Amino acid sequence: MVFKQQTDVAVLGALSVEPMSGYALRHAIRGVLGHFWSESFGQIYPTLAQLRADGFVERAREGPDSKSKFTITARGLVRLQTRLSEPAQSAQPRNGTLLRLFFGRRLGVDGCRLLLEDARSAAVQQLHEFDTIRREIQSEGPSDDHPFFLITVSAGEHTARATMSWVEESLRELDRIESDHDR
Amino acid sequence: MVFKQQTDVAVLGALSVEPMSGYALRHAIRGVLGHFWSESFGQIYPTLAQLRADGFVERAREGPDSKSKFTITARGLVRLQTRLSEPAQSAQPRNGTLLRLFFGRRLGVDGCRLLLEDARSAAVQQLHEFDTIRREIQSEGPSDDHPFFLITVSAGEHTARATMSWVEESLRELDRIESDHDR
DNA sequence: TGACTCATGTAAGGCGTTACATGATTTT
DNA sequence: AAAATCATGTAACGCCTTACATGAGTCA
Repeated sequence: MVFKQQTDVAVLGALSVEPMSGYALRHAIRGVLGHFWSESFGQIYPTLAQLRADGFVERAREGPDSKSKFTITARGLVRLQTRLSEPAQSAQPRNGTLLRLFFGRRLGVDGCRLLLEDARSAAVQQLHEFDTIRREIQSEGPSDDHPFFLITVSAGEHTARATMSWVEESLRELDRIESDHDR
Repeated sequence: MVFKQQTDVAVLGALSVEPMSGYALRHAIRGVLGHFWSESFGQIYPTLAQLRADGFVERAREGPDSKSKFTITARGLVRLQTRLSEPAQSAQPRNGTLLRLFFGRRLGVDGCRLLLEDARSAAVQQLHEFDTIRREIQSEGPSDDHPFFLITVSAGEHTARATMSWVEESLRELDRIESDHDR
């Protein structure tokens, strides 16, 4: 069995930007990485424990706001760089919308229209979220991390806009299918 | 625990287009649905057994080329329509490339360039595959299923082209990051 | 005080892949 | 006859989410 897990990359990466608690880690991942990555508590806490045992992460103590934060160690930074350099793994695709449209003849044209309209709403919603994230990033002071964050936001925006134009094109195609059927 | 599995939809759907063996089922899913769906033998065979027990599928016997094919039953077609009408579920996103670019500051600009160039190659490769699939679909006779197949192919094409323009934009952005760093 | 958020974990179990075993059929 | 492909299945195991348990701090 090949070791594919990449939760450690997400965790080490987030902690390389800023020390935080496991709870905040999940919040951060849901928020900014949410459109291309996901983690749950059931993954985060065991991973943090392992990273701590390996000396890649430690609990912060000092300072006035020393309430339970995890900090990446020097060895952790090296480890992160190593892991980032390994080939990228992506999840097997599983797009329920396209699966349904593929068998659209059985679902029916009206059902397909609903699916497409939902996809359009989701894309519009996403574009708003990207706009918010962009603002948040730019409202923080300048940082060497920000240009890279923005590259991933831009990826989301390109994809969302592609979805929107595909939806319009496909809705027109559905009209054509329906009128062909009437003839 | 919510029942999320959708392998049955893919299997029933494929069999609604044409009866085939479990082996051919996997080949078909890998080929045409490959860019948005995936199934392995370990999923397909138990699902076929279950669908057969439920009377949604049966083994074909008659005919000269009656070599082990599964056929969808009338009840199976009803079941398929029901399942297609349920809300679409998609996998949690897990894009290893974007994860790495997000932490690009730690990976380094050159590593990011490699990732982007890989993404571009993959997109070009995909566009070729979509072209092949399109031809295959159109070379078969006319069918009520084909317009829906082509809608999903078009989705892949839009996404791939979006990826390509995002890559170009981001490579330019990396140049900018590097020259900022030099100053 | 009661509700809400923050915080850390664990247990159960579904989902899905990989690897293996087995044999028939087809091709070279 | 050997090699490749077609075909069906199972076992083991990793990954990941959901749900639960527990408690501290904050705020109305």
